[in-house]
Amino acid sequence: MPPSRPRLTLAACSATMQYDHTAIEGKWQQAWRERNTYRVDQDFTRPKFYVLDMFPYPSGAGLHVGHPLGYIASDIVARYKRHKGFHVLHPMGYDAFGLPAEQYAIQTGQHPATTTEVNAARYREQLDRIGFSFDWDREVRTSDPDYYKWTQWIFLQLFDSWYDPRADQARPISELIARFETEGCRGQDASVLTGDIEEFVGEFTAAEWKAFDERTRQMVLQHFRLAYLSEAWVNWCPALGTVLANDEVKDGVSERGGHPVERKRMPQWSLRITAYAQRLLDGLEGLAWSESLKEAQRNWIGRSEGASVRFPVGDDFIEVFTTRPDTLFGVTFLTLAPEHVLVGKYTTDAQRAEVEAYVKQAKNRSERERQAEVDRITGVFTGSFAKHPFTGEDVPIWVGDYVLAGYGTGAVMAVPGGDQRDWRFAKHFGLPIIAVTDGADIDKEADERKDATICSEGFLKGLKVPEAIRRAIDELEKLGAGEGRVNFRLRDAAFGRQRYWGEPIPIYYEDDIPRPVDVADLPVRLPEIDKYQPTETGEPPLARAKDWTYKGFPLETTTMPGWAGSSWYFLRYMDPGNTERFASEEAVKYWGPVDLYVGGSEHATGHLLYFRFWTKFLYDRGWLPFDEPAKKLVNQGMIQGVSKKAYALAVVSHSTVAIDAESRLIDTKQLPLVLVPKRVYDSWAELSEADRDAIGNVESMLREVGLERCPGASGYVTATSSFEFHVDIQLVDDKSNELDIDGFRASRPDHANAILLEDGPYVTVNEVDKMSKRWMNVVNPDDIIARYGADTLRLYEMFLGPLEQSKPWDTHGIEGTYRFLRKFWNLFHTGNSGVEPVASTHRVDHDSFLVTDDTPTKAELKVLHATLKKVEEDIERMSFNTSVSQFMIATNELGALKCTKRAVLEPLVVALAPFAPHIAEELWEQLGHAESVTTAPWPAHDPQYLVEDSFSYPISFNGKTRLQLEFPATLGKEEVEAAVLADPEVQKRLEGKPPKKVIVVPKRIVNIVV
RNA sequence: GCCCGGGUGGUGGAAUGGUAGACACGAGGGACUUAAAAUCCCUUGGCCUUGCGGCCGUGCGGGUUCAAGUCCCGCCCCGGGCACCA
Repeated sequence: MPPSRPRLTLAACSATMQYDHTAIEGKWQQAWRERNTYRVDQDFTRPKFYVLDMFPYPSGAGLHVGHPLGYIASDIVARYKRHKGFHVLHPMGYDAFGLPAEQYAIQTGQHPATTTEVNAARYREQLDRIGFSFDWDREVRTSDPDYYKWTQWIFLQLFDSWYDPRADQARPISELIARFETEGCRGQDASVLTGDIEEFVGEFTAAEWKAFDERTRQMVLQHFRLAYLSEAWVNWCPALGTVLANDEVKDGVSERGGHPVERKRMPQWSLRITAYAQRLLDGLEGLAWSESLKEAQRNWIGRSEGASVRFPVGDDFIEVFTTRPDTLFGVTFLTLAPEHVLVGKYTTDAQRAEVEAYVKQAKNRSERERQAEVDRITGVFTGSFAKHPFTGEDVPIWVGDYVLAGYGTGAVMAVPGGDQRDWRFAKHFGLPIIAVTDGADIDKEADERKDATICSEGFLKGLKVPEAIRRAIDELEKLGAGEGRVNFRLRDAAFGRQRYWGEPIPIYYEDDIPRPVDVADLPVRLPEIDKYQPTETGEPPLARAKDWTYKGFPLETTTMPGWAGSSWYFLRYMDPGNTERFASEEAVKYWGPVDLYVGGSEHATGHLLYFRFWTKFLYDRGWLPFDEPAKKLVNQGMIQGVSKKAYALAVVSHSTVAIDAESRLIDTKQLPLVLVPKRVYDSWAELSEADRDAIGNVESMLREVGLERCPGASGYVTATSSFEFHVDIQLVDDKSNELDIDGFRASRPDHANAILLEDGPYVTVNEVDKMSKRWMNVVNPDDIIARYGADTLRLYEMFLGPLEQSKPWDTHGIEGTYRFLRKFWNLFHTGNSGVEPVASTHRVDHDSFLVTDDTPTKAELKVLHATLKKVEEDIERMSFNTSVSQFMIATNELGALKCTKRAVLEPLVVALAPFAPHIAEELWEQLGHAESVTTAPWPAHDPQYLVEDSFSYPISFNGKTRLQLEFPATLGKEEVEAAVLADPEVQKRLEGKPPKKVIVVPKRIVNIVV
């Protein structure tokens, strides 16, 4: 069967036809490129399957073996689905905006786009070498203006939308304006989510709305827009002129440079994700995502039911949220967050100095610190009192930093008898504590039980908690002092960054009123600037741009956060070249939503929440026909690194006397590093005499070394303890763990004089850590591929264990999968199989290639079909490690059967193709096919070949297996029982006594109870 | 503290309530070879036994069942997420 197109040749193929991964993989990667094997067309008629990977940020470090794990799994599914006849979309791109490129730009002046380009090219090279079936024509990069044009467009859609509580969906802002013009703003509409705190906009009539000036109208609308500008609390660092993220602040100073940081309220762009809280929660129900991930999102959204209660203060009131309105009669004080807007208003003159001082210091503690230091109870009395809505009694108003400004209303009604935090605050400041529940021991702690009976005086006394909650809410509503309410922990997302390397926000300011850039003028391109740092006046880098204006008005200078572009990229892959729309209606309708999404669990509450939020929003506004982006999601586990640890003496030097020079301390850094065995490190407290002597010897030797370096000083050197440290895995022999001492000395200047406590090889100790540069345990896939090939790498990553589980990378084990591929190859070749060509052989052009058209035996067909069945089932449940095992079993068994038959081997090539595409293509071609193996239909297993004639029953006594008896598979329960009991060996074990009971599970087991 | 995962040989791991340890690594022994590489074969959970065989064994303690790694109850340990959330 001659191929229909010229065949590429395998230059490195020798006559004996050994498995040569380098030649095969090079040949096929080139062929795939040239033949566009993985191009996905716009045929919208076939059944589709969309397999998506979380795209990477192209960092300068390149890929390590942990990165491609998920990509390999998804690639197997993509290829498998293609064999199954699906039209498969399996794209890849880059999350190209990000901090590292910007930091690098600040240091070197190199444009982040250049760095990104270089890094992406390196990623591409590495990815290509692994043999993925990505359609690179569909690559997206978030930093590409043709891409971020649509990110900006979506932002403008958000800006142009509000969340209509009546329709429970996002609507155009024009509809809100129309409503204001006819109905004004009243009741529920007037109380809207502004993200941080429930805020009352204020009611107005239609006539009043019409009388508002433009500025006022726009201010009002800001309270409703889904992308809005508002005052928000930020970590402001005046010295750096920038806002810092929570993790960039430590102990009130910036992590970089140690400059003071203060909490400051600044205008910030935010997205009103809180409007979607309930739908984001409800939508989780139908998703095939892992339970732990869904749980993480539920926790993050943090829905709680309760009531809002208003405590009158003079002619105003303080509103609190509580989940326990049943404890209202136990309220003994109110606590406001230090940031609460009413703190100033309710502070009496007598208390003002104290309160202001407290607020100032509390505000400047970062949120993280405030949350970490639970034991530090601080607060101050404002001097004012509120009225209890039920009893009318005075309730003192305190300020305490245990109350968070960003949750609920930023104020709590304190019930020390029922809430432990309130209890501790009350104890600390000597405030009264009222028992609210029967059986509470309020001298010891608050009683937070939710199944108790209320005992505090009032109309709730004697009621069970759930009933008391309902009753309390009824009363509050009757009095107009509050109502039932649902509260969420989720906060609106800050959307502005004081950075250069991100999407410009397409907003300009006309007399300080934010206005959207016309859609026709998108994208707003990132300007060229001279330096990538904030300006001298503390403005973001974009303020450096010349003429950063639109229609003569200043443009917004902050840029979007990293997650903007990744919130919708899955849509762009569907139609990446579209200039009219983010993706065509047909493409979106056909390809969406994603059928399988694979990525790391670290994105559980960041990316994956925004990703769902944007999808729901675009759905609301009619741009998408679905409102969840990914039906199924799988988190791949982390591949950990095995690091090598060494141990050394911690050496201290002292100088005592100086004869003819000034007294000098020998710098311990100048002393050689003394490597000691782990034994010494472990048993430092009780060292053996031999070890102590050895250390003593080294000390005296060190003393001389030290003194040589400090002429005139006489001192002594002592080893006070030992410490552990990581050494580069490159310097350690994989098998023996012996350290390459010379290499170690050459690796760093301060290791140059390293010496050993004991003669002989130095043996390091394994430890499993995260794979990272820091632990010097990074394994590069390029090295693995050079040695074993991409197919081996792919198989091994899958073979390592269940996809979702974290597991350490151990290069040793790879030999097994490499051996498997060679054995598989040898099934098709005479090279090393020991099978000599015979006369009937149908030979295909390579010398050693030997596959016959003989009729396979029953045993051979059984191996084949058992494998096809197992592999298909395993791919469907993403259990790739077990499918690799099955291939190994099949290969071992067919090898033992000396099977060289096409009818058996050919289907196996197709089944293996998703896992090891290069070797499969090569064998497929050698089998005489002109078309790529990727076009072959999936070989279905035929159950008839798996039917067993007989079954070997394990015979157990009281559940313990004692012997095996083989019976025809057709035998029924009773027949098996009879046959078993007739067996002499069984009789012998029964010792003539009749069995109590005999359980026969056909084709499984026989259990005899005696 | 709360919420999710997970604990099985020297190692990675396998096992619809039905023969625990598949497959692979490592280790030991052997064949082929002048040798090496490659390949192939055997052994490999622990203890007892010359052998046949026996006893124990899936973190710990109970329970359900003819039968439990698997189901239920109570603990311990490890990993991850959340956390003054009112």
